[in-house]
Amino acid sequence: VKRIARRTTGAGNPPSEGTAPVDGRGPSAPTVHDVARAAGVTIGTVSKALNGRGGLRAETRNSVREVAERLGYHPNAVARGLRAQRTQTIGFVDCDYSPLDVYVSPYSAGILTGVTAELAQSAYHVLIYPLLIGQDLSDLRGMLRGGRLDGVVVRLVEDSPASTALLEVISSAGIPCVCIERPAAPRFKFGSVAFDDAAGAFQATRYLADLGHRRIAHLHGDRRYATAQARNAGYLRALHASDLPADPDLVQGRSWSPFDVDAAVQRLLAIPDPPTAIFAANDNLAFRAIEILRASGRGVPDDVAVVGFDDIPLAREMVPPLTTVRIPLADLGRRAATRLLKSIHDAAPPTESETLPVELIIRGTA
Amino acid sequence: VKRIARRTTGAGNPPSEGTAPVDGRGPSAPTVHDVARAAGVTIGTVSKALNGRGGLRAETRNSVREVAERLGYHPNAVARGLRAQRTQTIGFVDCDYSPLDVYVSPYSAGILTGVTAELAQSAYHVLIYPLLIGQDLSDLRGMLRGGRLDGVVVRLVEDSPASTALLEVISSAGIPCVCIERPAAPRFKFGSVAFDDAAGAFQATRYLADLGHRRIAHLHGDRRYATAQARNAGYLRALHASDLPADPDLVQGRSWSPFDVDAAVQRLLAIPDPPTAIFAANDNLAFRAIEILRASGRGVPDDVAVVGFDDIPLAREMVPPLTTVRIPLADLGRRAATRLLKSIHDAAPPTESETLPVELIIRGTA
DNA sequence: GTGAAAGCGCTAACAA
DNA sequence: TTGTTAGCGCTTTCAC
Repeated sequence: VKRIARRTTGAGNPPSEGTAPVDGRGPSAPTVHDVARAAGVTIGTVSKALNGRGGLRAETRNSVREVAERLGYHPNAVARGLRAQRTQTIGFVDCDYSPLDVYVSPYSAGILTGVTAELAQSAYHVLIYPLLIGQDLSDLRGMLRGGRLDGVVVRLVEDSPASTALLEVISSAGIPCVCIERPAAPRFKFGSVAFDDAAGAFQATRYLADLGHRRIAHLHGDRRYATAQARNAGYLRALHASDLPADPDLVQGRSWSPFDVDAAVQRLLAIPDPPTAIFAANDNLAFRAIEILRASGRGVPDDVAVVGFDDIPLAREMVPPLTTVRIPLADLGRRAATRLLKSIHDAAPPTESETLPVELIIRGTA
Repeated sequence: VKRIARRTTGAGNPPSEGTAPVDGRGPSAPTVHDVARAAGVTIGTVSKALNGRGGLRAETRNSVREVAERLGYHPNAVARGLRAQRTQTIGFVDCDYSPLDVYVSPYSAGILTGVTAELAQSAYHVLIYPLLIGQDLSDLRGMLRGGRLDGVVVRLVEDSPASTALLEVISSAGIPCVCIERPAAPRFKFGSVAFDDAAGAFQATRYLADLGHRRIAHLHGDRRYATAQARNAGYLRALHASDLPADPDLVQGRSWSPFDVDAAVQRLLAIPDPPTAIFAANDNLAFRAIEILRASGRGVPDDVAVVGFDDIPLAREMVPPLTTVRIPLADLGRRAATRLLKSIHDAAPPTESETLPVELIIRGTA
């Protein structure tokens, strides 16, 4: 016994509905049923015609397509997502200490640029999920388990229990993931794309040493950040490679706040044998150092050479332009996206890790 | 005649499946059916228990919840979205001339911070859609018609046919929309949240005039941008209000590129009666102007006073810190989100427009 | 080559 | 109070 046709009530629009939006929402969008009815075929045929699966008479296919076009039909992505168990959406989980860091930082911006650029080519979309370090993860867990995301790119700034907990949540949701900046422990089977902080710091410091500087200071960034630690390590390694002693007095600063630079630079200047060069852990720190140096009557690079890290847009706009280390941020984003897409497509975890090289950009401050 | 129970094949996991992810995806997530089976009730009951709709024995409800918890059940957002015709997702369409502007600009960052902060409170998520001016809109149309978004926040930088075309696409998709920066024509029934460029420029210029400056220059931004035009208009209005003549030679520049500032400032300095103050259309332009001024041996603010616009983070980090006009970017984002949420909730178009005040922040350069 | 029907996971209307 | 069922819009077997 067969029940009456399923669609008697019609998902439906009275055949011709006009286009006037009545309330905020307008008439409900045409569905496969509407197209099928108008084309005189069944919904299965509509689907085949529109998705180009074989086995349809060209005539039928064209007529269906024409009708769909005329009706302004667009497939419902949610229904398609439910059916396919794939949503064409990836999440960008951006994890940092303050809400400001999350977006205002050049990292997120650059990475996001790359991610979206790459994804746009594959008709994938990006859902952003800013996450404060220490924030409760249960909302995120719900989101990840909710089937809304095909994969996730996560930007981590430190290796810590909090980071691990986050990765654990992603992992337990069984979603492919690519990490940016910090790699995940191998057991997670997450891919990663990082850049070589230590090598960049090494290059910068080495360059300063090769210029003849014997007293090279380092403006240290926030010690909670892995990048800050790695940049310091690279600096130390370069000192050693250049047969320069590592003087603890030459390492100052412990935050990303430019305002802490003032005291740091004062301390540096107060050393009996003060530095003739400063390698700052990032560009903002470098800018501030230059201002302080100038205010104290010292010229850059003549009295003190300064090198930054990041190469934010402003670096080349300064006078003189800042010598700094360029991070290929957009590339990071692009590669992460590529990797993730491949993983989703192959239904295999991303796994591989890669570290992109950074580049010392020599400009006017050293 | 009733067919056999629908779910014989089981959406199903063999009852106890362990947690080992086999391929990339792990075991499929538990569904209402799994919970129902484990709790010895039917799916309808599970739904009621979990969504707190009335009419269930407390005992049943608790037991279901407990089972759901134990199984690690999380409702599938896609299925829920299909059913409810609501996805708890809004789109952020960010429209600008270059991919860099879209993310790296302080506007997007600040606005996005506000939008996400507000939305997080309502368990809404943000899908970002960067759009280049002039880019083909058919992908966007498909996205908007795809039922994936409950609403959209769009950031426009100019009033142009391209902007109108974009709004038309959104409108025809019948999605509630709130515009940021530029309002939409009333016929769209879109709300808007803008900030008062002209008033900010007026304040800045007026402040300079009140300081006693008679020759006040304006560094004009990219003329395609509505903000650049409005800031110029405010500048002109303030000149008039202060009984100062509007000398065309005092208005220089036509792009946001700091490098164009060099020539602009040179021209300004070459005027027989050169300016003693400069109102720059944004902070980056102001920074560059200050550098050029310094390089030419002129002190800021002693020889030439400078005022910027935007109040980007770096403004207060400079030495001396930049006097500028603060835009409440995060507020813009927050209000837009609030407005949109209300519109979605009430099923009524947002309509109202509001213009947020900006604030002159007096620091060290003027 | 086309139609019929099942079902993705969920909620809500209705029946019991 | 709980169970049953329809159906959101789509794709995909499987018959014919």
